[in-house]
Amino acid sequence: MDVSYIFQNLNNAQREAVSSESQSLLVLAGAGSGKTRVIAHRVAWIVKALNISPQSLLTVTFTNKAAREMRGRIEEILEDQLGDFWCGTFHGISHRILRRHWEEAGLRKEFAILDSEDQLRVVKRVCKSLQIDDSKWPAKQIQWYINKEKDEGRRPEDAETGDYFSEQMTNIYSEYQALCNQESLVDFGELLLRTYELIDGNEKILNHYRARFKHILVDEFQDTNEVQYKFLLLLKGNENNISAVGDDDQSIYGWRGAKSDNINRFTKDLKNTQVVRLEQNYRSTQVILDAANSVIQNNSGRMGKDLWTEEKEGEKISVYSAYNEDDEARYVVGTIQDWIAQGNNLDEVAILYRSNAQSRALEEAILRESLPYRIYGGQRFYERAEIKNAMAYIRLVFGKEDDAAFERVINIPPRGIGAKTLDIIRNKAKGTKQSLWMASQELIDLEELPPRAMQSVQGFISDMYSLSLEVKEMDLKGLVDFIIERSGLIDYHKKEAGEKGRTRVENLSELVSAADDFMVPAQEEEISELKSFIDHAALDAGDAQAEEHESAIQLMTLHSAKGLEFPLVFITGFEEGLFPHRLSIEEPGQLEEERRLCYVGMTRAMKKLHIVHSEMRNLHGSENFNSVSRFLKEIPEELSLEVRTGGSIPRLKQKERSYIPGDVPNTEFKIGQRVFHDSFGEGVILNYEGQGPNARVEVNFDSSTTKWLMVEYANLKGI
DNA sequence: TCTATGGTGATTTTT
DNA sequence: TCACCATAGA
Repeated sequence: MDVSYIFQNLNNAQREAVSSESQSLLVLAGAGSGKTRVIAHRVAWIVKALNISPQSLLTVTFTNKAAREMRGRIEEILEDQLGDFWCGTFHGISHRILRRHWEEAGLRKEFAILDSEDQLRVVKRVCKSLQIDDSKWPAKQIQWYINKEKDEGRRPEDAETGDYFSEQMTNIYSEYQALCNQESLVDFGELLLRTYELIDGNEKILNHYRARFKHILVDEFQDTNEVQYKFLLLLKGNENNISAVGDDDQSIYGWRGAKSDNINRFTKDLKNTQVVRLEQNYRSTQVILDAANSVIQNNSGRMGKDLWTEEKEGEKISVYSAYNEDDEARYVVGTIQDWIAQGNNLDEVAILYRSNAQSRALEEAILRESLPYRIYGGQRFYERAEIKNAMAYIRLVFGKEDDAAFERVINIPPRGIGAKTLDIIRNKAKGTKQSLWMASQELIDLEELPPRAMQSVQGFISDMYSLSLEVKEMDLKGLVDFIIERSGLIDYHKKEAGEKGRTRVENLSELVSAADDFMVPAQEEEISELKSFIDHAALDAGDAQAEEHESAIQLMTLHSAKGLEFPLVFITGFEEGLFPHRLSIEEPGQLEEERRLCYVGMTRAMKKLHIVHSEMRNLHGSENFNSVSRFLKEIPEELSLEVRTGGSIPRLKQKERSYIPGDVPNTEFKIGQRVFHDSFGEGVILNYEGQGPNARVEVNFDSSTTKWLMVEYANLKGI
């Protein structure tokens, strides 16, 4: 069969990777080197050239979105539907396996998935029952600890103990797990760990999947954690094939348990691994690549890669030193306006920042100019409170034993069932080892509640009961529609004041459309449509924002920019303490991760990159004077231009700067004058640019720091 | 049980 | 600064 069309438009390295017959393949794919393309084409090649059914392939991606896109791309190449082809996240795949083998995995058939908010609630519940002081032991921290242990593959009995802290943490972890087991609740980490333990401890199941998945392909391999790595190698065994694609330089999720060292480990564990490097970049100009390369070179222990391009040099990187965050935002917006004036589009522009708090000043400046924009991040669809409430009602209809759902909605909308009553129900449930639902019924039957609570709980129980009956014959859409109405959620939010209530009602009706559009994945026929929908909501929280059709500027954190590309990119807040973040400066490992984040950010830019930092920044209400980020010093000076309000000049080393004495036009200052600044103290004006209120002066303070300050803001006093 | 007020503390995010 | 939580009064 002629498979040459699969190789069309691939370069040599890509071709080598796509058609490798090595049992283990490692593709080190630099930013913009066509990584996803290689995986998609490799799947096509395996199917067509090796004549292997898509059924025998397992493709793992990092996000659900990536999985959907991957599937689409492969189908495009093959010009055919893939049918029974497993392509998903580690969590999605683990979930599918657990649903099939729930019994062997020690779960109930209807086990529920906890998302992180649900998990936090369970942790809080456990802490309460253990009477743990939550000011000393914050639930968030405990949750973080538990997840970290699970990511590492450790059960409570494997956890390190010795000091009081880990002793206590392990104790809570152990209680938490007992509760989850009892109620058959599975958190995200548990999905992975339990699946690994399942195939590790059950030869029959392991052999089944080994026999099925002849080829395993993994994207974003640098983001795998311990359990995921062990899962992959176990599933591969000695016979099967594995292709891992990743970039150690783009590992930015170490803080979440990802081990980029898995890349190194892979070549050691699988001795005959073929390594292919993709270094030709199809995205950025040479200037941008050179700058990014020279920044990342400061990291140690890299696998080593140098990006290059056939594209032209390109424009130099612009560096702007703003006076404060408003000036920073103004520069960004002004530059964007110039950009569109030249006939470019707004959706070609991304503004990146290290932390979400920085988006505000930028947002305000954009709003002032009434430009359309979109902020990535924030709450996603299935994470919104009203949606989670509706889902909890739906879960209760599916199974009355779902305590998490029960607790969530028993008093939403308010039914007069507060903490006291709930405590009674909880104690009853604990004492008799049954669900909150059963316990409530028993309390009513035995009349063990105060009269008023009695009535409220009875009302809730019978409402839910009749709701379940009425809904029996309905399809998914009808059911969701009926439940959001009958639960009282719609009325409850309608009564809420202002915009807030209205969007909540809108979101609820959006949920009805989501249910209408929902299609049960082909491989999950054995599960009911309703259960499948519930799981989908937990495993894929949906997009952060509804798709906007208007062309808009994109604002996002450096983390969420990974995998994307834009002709014009701004990296803002390029300051010590912010980027690298102050909490990451001390530890070398963390600092290197910040540097990789910088590398990721820079390599998003296709044509033009602007780096912006600010002399002064309002953070948490107080003024901060940050020096410029160390990463800027790692960019060769000849690759960048220092932008001033009047134009651009080459970035100069401090000592090369000179000044000509004279007045700063239309201000009270002149060069050489001594001035006083509230924060920096006394200094001498060395240089200026612009005039009048927009003038900026360079002041050499006696503390030996030199700053560019805007006359309008700096409140300098002549002395 | 519901609502107002004050203390606290504050990266990055997907599943 | 601001958002979130916990606790105190209505």
